[in-house]
Amino acid sequence: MSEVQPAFKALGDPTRRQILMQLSRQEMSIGEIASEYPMTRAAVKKHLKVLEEGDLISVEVRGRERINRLQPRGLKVVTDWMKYFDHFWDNKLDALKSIVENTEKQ
Amino acid sequence: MSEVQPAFKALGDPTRRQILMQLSRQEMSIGEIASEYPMTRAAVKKHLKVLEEGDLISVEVRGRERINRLQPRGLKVVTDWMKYFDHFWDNKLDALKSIVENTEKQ
DNA sequence: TTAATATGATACCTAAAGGTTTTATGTGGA
DNA sequence: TCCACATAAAACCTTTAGGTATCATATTAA
Repeated sequence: MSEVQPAFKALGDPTRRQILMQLSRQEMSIGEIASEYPMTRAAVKKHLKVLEEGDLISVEVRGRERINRLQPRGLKVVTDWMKYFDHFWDNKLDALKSIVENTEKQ
Repeated sequence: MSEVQPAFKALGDPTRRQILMQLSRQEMSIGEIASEYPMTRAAVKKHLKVLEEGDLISVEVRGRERINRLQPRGLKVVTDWMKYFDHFWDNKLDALKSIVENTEKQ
């Protein structure tokens, strides 16, 4: 079982999810990202570190810049975990399950 | 846009994800759930509250018991959000994207 | 009716999360 | 070379998270 916790933890913060959306459109340096948030570069960098630990982004040091880009691996880990619950979304199955359970208990 | 934050927040904790797995197999009272964790009922109840706020479980008060069951709604909100990134997982597309980007920059 | 059961509610504790500020360092361009 | 730029790193602060302990309340079974 691959480690899902770091990825789920990273996705738990709205700022980090928003950063992911941005990086899905284009790779960006820390400064570029930070310029779009009402917080310091240092704060944004901490968020990027958490995203990197969750394998949601990868980083390439280019000269004095640090280029961040989307890393699908962590996203895949999360969706794979979610897939387990897929069959609970089907309304027909839910209805059937409900009927069976109620019948069992009466 | 439906509110994804409460669901993502709820999924960020390993104990809560484990509780979800249990509830996917059978509905359970707080006491039943708590008996399987090295923490107090009060702590488990707090986790259940967070799960409920994320629409990941629903609760039915039955006599003096409180029955918790999986609620697919919150899970759906999360997978819907994740779906946006689906097209980044295809290795062929990634490879192509990489080639295009590198070509542009040389 | 009464005791045991199942939970609710509140106060409290500690560590982690999310920020800021300050100081240091490596790189690129004039 | 030398300065401006982009980031690194560390100390610090405040709020939130996750947990415990304690006491109150509603049900159920005897």
